[in-house]
Amino acid sequence: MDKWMLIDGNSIIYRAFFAMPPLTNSAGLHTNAVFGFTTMLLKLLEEEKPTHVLVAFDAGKVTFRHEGYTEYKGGRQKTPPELSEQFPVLKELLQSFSIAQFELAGYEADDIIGTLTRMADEQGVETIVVSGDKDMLQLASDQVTIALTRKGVSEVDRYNPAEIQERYGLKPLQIIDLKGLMGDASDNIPGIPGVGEKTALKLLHEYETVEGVLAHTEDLKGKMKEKVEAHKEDAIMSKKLATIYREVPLENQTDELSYSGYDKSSLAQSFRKLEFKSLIERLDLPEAAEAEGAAAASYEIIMVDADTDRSQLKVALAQAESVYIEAYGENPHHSQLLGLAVTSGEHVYVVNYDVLTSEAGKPVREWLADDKAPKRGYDLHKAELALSWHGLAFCGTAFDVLLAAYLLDPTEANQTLNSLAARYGIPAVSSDEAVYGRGAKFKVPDAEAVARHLAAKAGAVRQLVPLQESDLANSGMDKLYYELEQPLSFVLAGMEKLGISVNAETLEELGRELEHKLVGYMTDIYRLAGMEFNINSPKQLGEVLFERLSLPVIKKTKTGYSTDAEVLEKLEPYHEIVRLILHYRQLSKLQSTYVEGLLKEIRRDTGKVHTYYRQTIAATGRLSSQFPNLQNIPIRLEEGRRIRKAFVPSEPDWLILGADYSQIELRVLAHISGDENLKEAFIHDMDIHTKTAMDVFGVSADEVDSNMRRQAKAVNFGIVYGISDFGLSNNLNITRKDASRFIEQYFEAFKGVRAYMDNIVMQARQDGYVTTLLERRRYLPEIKASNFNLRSFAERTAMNTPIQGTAADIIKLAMVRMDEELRKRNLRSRMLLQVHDELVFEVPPDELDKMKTLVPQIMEGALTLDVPLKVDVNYGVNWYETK
DNA sequence: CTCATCACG
DNA sequence: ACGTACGTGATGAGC
Repeated sequence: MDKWMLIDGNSIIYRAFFAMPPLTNSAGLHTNAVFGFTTMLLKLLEEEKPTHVLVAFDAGKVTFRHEGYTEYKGGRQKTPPELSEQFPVLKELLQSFSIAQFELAGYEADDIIGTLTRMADEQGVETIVVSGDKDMLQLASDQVTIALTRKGVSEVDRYNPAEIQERYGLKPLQIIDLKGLMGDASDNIPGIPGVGEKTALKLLHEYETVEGVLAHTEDLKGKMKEKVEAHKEDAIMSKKLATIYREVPLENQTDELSYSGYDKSSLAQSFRKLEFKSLIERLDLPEAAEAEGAAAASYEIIMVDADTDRSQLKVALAQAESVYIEAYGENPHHSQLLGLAVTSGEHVYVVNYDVLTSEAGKPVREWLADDKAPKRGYDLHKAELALSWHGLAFCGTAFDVLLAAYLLDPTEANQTLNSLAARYGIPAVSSDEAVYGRGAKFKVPDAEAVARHLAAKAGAVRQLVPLQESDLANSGMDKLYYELEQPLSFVLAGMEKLGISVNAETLEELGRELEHKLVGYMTDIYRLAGMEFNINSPKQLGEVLFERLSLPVIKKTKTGYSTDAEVLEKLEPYHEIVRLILHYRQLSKLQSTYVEGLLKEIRRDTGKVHTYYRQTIAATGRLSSQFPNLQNIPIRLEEGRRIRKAFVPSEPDWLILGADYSQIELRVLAHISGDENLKEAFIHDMDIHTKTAMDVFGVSADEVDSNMRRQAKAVNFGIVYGISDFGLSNNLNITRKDASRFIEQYFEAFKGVRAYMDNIVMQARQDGYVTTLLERRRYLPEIKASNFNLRSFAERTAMNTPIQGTAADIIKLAMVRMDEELRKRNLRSRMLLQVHDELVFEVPPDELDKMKTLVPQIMEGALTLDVPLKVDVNYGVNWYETK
């Protein structure tokens, strides 16, 4: 037996929107109406078990009802944008449900539904109509039940003719007459003024129809008679407007409604995108491992071993579409190579590590090393490093889906292949956590499970590549990808594998000195506190300072007293212990993070440390550095700066050469804002902070004292970060009013910068993203948030990201060029480190002169701006000396 | 595992 | 009026 379910899409999504509290996913997309709709839908599908389902939508603004009555639905509130944006989302979701949707130009959803219920009546098909609109009751019949949403949206009241009779004392068709008399404010249907539901029902019980009432006006009395007679026309027109049209041309389309249930995994993809976590659970999905097993059936896994036909394997590799190389563990310098999977036509070849390194793996090794053999994979940078530590060469990256995903959305934190595939609607990749476990349970499962997992990943990569290629092209980032990021990843892997020599004795010596001083501070602190406690514990320290010694509380954290350096500096005058704690903190940081931490990272055999640059983390396009982080080695304070003495060349007599961009971010700002004053300053290579001080304080160069320059420097930082008076006042310890004045003065002097700041925020609002000079993108959904905090943050980000990001683009370009030049010129000098605006090299003495010219030449010429780029070069026997 | 703190650009 | 400066990673404490 067939059963139809016909849903009034517009009506339900409206109800859901107003019934549900606001809800957004992490991308800032509003989802509350879709969520409400979905809960209702899941419930009704469960309860009704329909064989045919349709969601009907209104199409366009003008329907046949507007002919003759242009005010129809006039005066309606404009659909809020938070709701409008959910229509396409709902429509896409319905596709995942495999539920049909109709909309027809010139007709409303209720006309489509009305027509289908007529057909249902004719064919005797049991039908349920779902809507929030009482008008629908006119469609009720023996076959057709009307489900109207109650209060919320997931509960419905079902009406058949008997229940309508009971509730209103009317037959279904009389609902039209009811509306004709009482009108409908929400659709701007007038009816007869002064006639509400009560009066209308009374009249209809007596005269049955609008026509009946109008034919008997002489029976009415007083005011009522006057009103009815005066609004005869309105009543007739209102009835007409309320009448659902049941002759929409829909012949032979009922087959399209047939519904045989939804595909759980494709629905889960959609729910994941929308972040409907509770609904995913409700779906009761099969375990990911089962899904992976099921997908494995669509291609044949071939385990490569000694028996594998070698020539066949070579042919397959030559035609490989994608590869997944599993480097197990976070740090690719210490990872375990589990093996790899290669897709080729109908097959996935899985090669485990033992086979890869055996005679049978030779064709695979040759393929990996062949730069003419294109590899499309996931995180090939990591793979390349891991392979190289196992003595295996890797060349020929053609596409990396991780790197592409990063460019397409650099703010997405979860870039695992599992979630990446899910975002593109590619199911059946288990999460690494599900396969390998996490934390204490982290371990490699049996070979078969690994093979299945690697095969699934290689399969997902194959599917992702063409989708991302077109996404990159569509967003204008293909050049950035192919000409910058992808070549850079190869350069980075080279630098990482090379590493930098760190002299352990230097660090150990420094460590002994620190230890001695720390013990001294510790005894003094205990004495002044009158007790022993753990100075490293903010909790214990807070108790000592604010309870035992009763110092004033400056700031609180979520969990208690704040004891950070900013607070301690304010407390210094109150008690001599504070100064000691500040020193203790400073030295203890050096000891634990930089002496002990770095010592642990030195490879005993080579005396080198190997950082891991991550190219897909920072939202602005910068690199980040891990295991150890070599981008935050101390420099600002002399005690810490001494750590740099331990960073030395790896060959006797060689030198460390450092080259850093001078004021790259402000130069970038001068270029992209086009501000004439700022450009002039850089064209004449002025001291930018002094110049800013001159303009902000209205003085001449020789009147700028060190304090004015310091404040101007803070203003310049503020400008780059997306200025606010609060931030600046906080940084300079001045009043907000004074900070405001500085900012105003700055913008008066640099009008182009103000215009840039205003424009970039507007542009972000319009496009939803900002870009760097090389078209790197960052989406800022929160730029439209009504929450002041979120919105302000997005606005500052809109100002900062093009600046910081373009600076990142420039140094990345320089790195790729530099790598090329070193090769081309057969130089032995090596690029070792990047620290955002600085490159560090090790240089043989006979190349020093060449490099002193070449490095700044390449870096300054990386990109031509309206202002010159300037690079300072320094060298010495260690990193400390490059100042 | 999260928080507070602090190192860098 | 709203309450923050932008971007990272490592460490030790304490739940």
